[in-house]
Amino acid sequence: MRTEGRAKRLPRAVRERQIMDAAIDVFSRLGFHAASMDEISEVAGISKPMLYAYLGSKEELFATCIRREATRMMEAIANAVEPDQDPDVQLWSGLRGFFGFVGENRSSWQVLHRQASTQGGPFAAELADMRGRALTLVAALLTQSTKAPATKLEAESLAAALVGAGESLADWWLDHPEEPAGVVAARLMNLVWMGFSNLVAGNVWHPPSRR
Amino acid sequence: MRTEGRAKRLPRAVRERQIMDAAIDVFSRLGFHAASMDEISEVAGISKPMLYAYLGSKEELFATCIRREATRMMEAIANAVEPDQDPDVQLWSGLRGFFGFVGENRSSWQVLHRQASTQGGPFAAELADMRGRALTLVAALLTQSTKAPATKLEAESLAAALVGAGESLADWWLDHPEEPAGVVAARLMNLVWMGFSNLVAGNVWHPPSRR
DNA sequence: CCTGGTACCTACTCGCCAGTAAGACTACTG
DNA sequence: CAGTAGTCTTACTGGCGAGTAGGTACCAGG
Repeated sequence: MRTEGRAKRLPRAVRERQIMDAAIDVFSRLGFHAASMDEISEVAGISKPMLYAYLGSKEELFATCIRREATRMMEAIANAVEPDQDPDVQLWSGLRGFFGFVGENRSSWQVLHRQASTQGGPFAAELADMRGRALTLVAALLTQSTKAPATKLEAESLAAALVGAGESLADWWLDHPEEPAGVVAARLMNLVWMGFSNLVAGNVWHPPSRR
Repeated sequence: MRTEGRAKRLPRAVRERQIMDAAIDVFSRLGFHAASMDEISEVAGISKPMLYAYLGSKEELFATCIRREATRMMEAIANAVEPDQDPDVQLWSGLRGFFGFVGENRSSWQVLHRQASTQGGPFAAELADMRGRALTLVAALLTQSTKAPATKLEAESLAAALVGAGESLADWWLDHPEEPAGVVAARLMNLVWMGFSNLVAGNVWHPPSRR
């Protein structure tokens, strides 16, 4: 909380990282609008003009944070997933990667999920794009694993449901950190994959005949 | 958008409704912080002091909106659900009620889902509480339909996943309004219920043995 | 026609916050 | 040690937006 005067001289790259870490912390706690550049600079242990000198405007800073964290997360997932495997295995490894990342980067997840999607800036586009890629990927996995290809809309919507379930489960997990990542991931995998394969097999649930 | 001077005299109750409709519209588009009382009053077709005279501060106004819409939504679901039926039928009717409401109240859904959860005010509590009730309800349905009661945590997390899937699917639906509510609801029902009952039956998915 | 009450307004204050001007300190380089 | 490039600061401006002071039109009932 820097009460004393001048900060130690550090090379630009290091400062930039510190600033972005601080920014993600503050953004995740307060959201974009409520977060002030003053507070970010304070948490970063630096004065405001440095912020502007290095990272540009508030919007630019936010966008940069989003981009960095989104990239990190996508990489984490991409590293975890095992291509050239059966769809279910791919999905499973992807889920593990996702929950692993979230578990170790709570703040990042907060910013990515709650804050970014809310704002109408250029970041929203960026973020929606990433989520879109995840969606199409999952949708592809789904269609890939069914011979009778249901409509594109159907696959898309199921993918949306799955991704949403993952997000929500991640949020829930934030409040129950005692559960290990693997267990949570397995739970979702079971719920959704069993349901899906069952669906593909033609076992449709239907409401009991109206009385 | 009211360019002329004075608005027609109307009884307080009517004005209050107009104001809240306007507020929900603006909040849903911009979010709590970015929305200004000036804009809300403009959309409502009255001047700012009326706002304060009738609905109090910005936070109070927001909380009131949240409460009203949350109540409407819970009622819509409660009316739709058929108690004293099998768990699956209950879930199904609940889903129909939910998607029906969202389909006819896009803005309300936006505010409830995206905006309210983000802010740290007293409304967040209110909202989280409502979501919590939905969660426990679903969790109860789930445990109710299984003989071998898995851990409480397991039911909770599955409920979280289900609710999240519903929310996300609702968002997806906003972009694909051509699909009828019933179809979307059925899709989710299938995905999640089949998966769940399968899970209960002991059919667990497990990763293929490590090579 | 006055008297009050209720709807409604214009025109402010005041604080917070994004963004900047102008310069001070440090360190390397010749 | 002088020059210059990069780090870092204090101390401002300017605008936006929440909330208010102090009215004006309008409609009762007496």
